[in-house]
Parts: sequence; structure tokens; C-alpha cells
Amino acid sequence: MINAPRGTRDILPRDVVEWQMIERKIREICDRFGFEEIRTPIFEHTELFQRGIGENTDVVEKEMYTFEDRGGRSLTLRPENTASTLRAYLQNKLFAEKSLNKLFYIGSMFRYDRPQAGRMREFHQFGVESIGEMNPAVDAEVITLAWDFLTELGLTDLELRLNSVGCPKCRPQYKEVIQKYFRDKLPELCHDCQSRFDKNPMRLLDCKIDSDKFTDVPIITYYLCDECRNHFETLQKLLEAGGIKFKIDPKLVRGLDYYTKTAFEIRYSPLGAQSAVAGGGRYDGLVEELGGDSTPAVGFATGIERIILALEQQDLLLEKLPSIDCFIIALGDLAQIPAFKFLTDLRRDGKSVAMDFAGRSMKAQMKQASKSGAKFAVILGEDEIRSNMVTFKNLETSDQELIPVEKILERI
RNA sequence: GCGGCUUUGGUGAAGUGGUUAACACACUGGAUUGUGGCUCCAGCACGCGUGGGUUCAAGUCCCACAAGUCGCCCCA
Repeated sequence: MINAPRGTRDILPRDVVEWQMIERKIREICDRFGFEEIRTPIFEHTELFQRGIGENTDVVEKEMYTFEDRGGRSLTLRPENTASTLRAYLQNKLFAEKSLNKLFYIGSMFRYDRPQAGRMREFHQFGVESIGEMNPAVDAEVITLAWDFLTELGLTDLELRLNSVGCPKCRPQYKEVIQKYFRDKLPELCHDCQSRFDKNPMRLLDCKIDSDKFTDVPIITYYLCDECRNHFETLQKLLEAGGIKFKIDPKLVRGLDYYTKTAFEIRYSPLGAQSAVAGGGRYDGLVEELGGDSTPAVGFATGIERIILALEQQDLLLEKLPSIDCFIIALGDLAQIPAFKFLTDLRRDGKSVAMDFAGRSMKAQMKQASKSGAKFAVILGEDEIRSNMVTFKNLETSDQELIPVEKILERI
């Protein structure tokens, strides 16, 4: 027996309705918001992610599925889709067609992590990238899309957390402030925090172990440059105008290097450790980092598995409804071929028709017809064949009558 | 990558180291041979995550591995 690799999962017919429902909602809301779908390769040159996500992030350092292909290239299964989307944007010169490109994607991502509910090695994200505009209205549009998407699926008890992580102009000063604050407290910090102190001091803020010990940590909001501060304040006004409630969280620091200014996260806390259902922000330096002209951009991604967990918890998932118009019951060997002909003809006429191929008893086939949800049964046995008629039965009322074969279609 | 817990059929599960692994649901077949429900009857784990070990005897004890799950980490 070979099982699916650890951290992967089959999406079975009984579950697939949920996925289809979510995908339908994604396409519908993206259409309303003016976002267009883009599909990028599942794997890319490893370098794309190293440069895009950041060399010393956890994702790049220890979570990537990297392999060498037969031509000696180092390739990586995409751990997220922002870098790929921007790569495609640059490679295909989408910037030449319009100044603002609004793109969305749905697909598998891969990270080598220890699996848990809501954290798979192959997982699915829906995400959005809005490339080419620095106006905070674009941030607000993207956040609103994320929020409306989740709430229109029916989810409640969501929490939007918002922060600004500054930009290359103001962040260095803030980092110094942080380092100054923590320098003499270094011995009290956890191992991770000590190693992050030099590399990425802002990450000290959202450390779960240490964050409660220090309540007077200097807050980035006070150290933002004028541009970042204005951007942040305008964004808040825009979200308020759109009726979206948020909570400012100065400790929200995202783990991917590319974020600037806006950072946000939507949480559904009953999911425990995997409560982040959506996350994103602005990354004004990333296009340039990937070799393009300096271009501002904002985006987010949501984890579809986590959304499904949340929907399950709130009992919002649909039952799979059978949609069978008619069930054909063939009795005896003689009936098999004409029955198959009816089956095929009716299907070609656009009807959803089923029949049993196991040669079972009438009783068994009736049971099957009943369970299938079909409204009508067409019974074809030796008597019917002799008279070139079929027994047409309404499974809801149990009425049945003998009708000529050519009348079947008009009765269904 | 670290720590805790869990692992019996399609499903939910019972099972003080000792005869043929309970029960329920689901599924399949049947109840005078062409009709759905109910009821009744029958069938349905050669094996208890995998591999070792202890023992006269292991689903029950020990070890290792695997998978799942919770927390950490990370993130969506």
C-alpha cells in the first residue's frame, strides 16, 4: 500500500463541492472587484524565491521543496505565489498594457513543515496582487476584497489586524530603537529572539514567548516617516468609510521580507495555532528587487484549507445534492442493449441519467434509483421490449404507466 | 525542526495478557422468483498503523518507525 505523501491530501468527490463553492465565490468576487486570473508555473528557479521572499526567512531557509532537474537547474516548488506573479508581470511586460494590474490566482503551494490541521505541505491559496499604484485606496480595495470574500462565504467572528511596518526610509531608525531597547535585556530573551536580534530585530515584537514580558516596547507607529504615517492614516479612514472594522496591532510583523508600509492579517481564532486565515500587505520594493522598475504593489493570500476548517466549524458547508433526472432499470440480458441506447440518447438530449451495470435484481435497482435522487425511473424488461414500450414511473408519487419509447424524453 | 497525545473493518467504536475481536451504522444478498419505506434473516476485520521484542499465550506489555492530532516554531 502506497499512501499519499505526508502533508498531502486527496480531495474526494464528497468534499469537492466545498472547493467548487469557494472557487465560484473567488471568481465572482474578483470579477466584481476587477481582478483578473493569472496562472503561473508550479515550480520556478530557486533564485526567484530566494530574492523575492528573502534569503534569511524561515520559508526560504528551511521550508522549500528544492530540487535539481535533469539539466542541472535548481528549481523550487512555489512556497507562495507573489514572487511568481511579479515575475510573470515583468516577463510578459504587463506594465505596458496598463498602469495598474489587478491579478488573482488559485493554486497549490508547497512548504516542508510539520503537518497539522490547517497546515499541509501541499496547501491551496487564493491570493490577489494589485501592481502599479501607491495610493492607499489600493490597499483598502485589496483588504476589502479579502474581508468581503470571507464574510460572504458566511464566516463570522473574524478579526482584521492592521499595522504599518514602515519603509526603507523610516524602518532603519526604528530597528535601531528596537535594538537599543532590547540590548540590555538580551539575556532574558528566548533563543530565537537572540539570534534575530541582529538579523531582523522587528521579529522580536511578535515572539509569543517574550512579547508578554515587555509591555513598554517602543511602537513603530511613532517612528514612521511622514509618507508612511499619511499612508497608514488614510488607509484607516478608507477602511472606516467602507465599514470594515479593524484593530491596530503594532506587533504584527509579517515573516516575509518584502513587506513595506501596510501589513494585515485576518484571523479566525477558533482555529488555534493556525488562526491566520488571510494575510498580506504592501511590498513596494519587490518589483525592483526582481529586476523591474520601481513599482508599488499590494496583495494578500488566503489558505483555502483553513477557510474550509472555519466553514466546517460554523456548519456552513453544503451537502452534495444529487442531480439525476432519470434512472433506467434494465431487467434481464435482453434489456441491456436497448437500455444502454436509452441511456445514451437521453444523455445526448441533455438529461442526467443513470443506470446499474451490475445486472442486479429489480428490487436492488429500485433501491438504487430511489437513493440516487432521480425523479423518474424507466423500467425496461422483456414485456416492454416485446411491445416496444417502457414502464415510466414517477418515483415521488409512485404512479406508473406504460408509454411508447419515443415519449420518454417529453415526460422527463 | 522540538514536545505531548492518539492509531481496532467503509464509519462510530467495545475489548482486566488467555477460547471463534462485542455492538451500532453503512454496504451486499434474501424473505415463493418484475417495484423503492419499515421489519426480519444472512453476509461483511485470516486481523487490531508498520516492524521487532517479552511471554506457554499480545489488540492488550516493551522498543523502534510511520501517520494523524495538539502545542511550539512558521505561516495562509
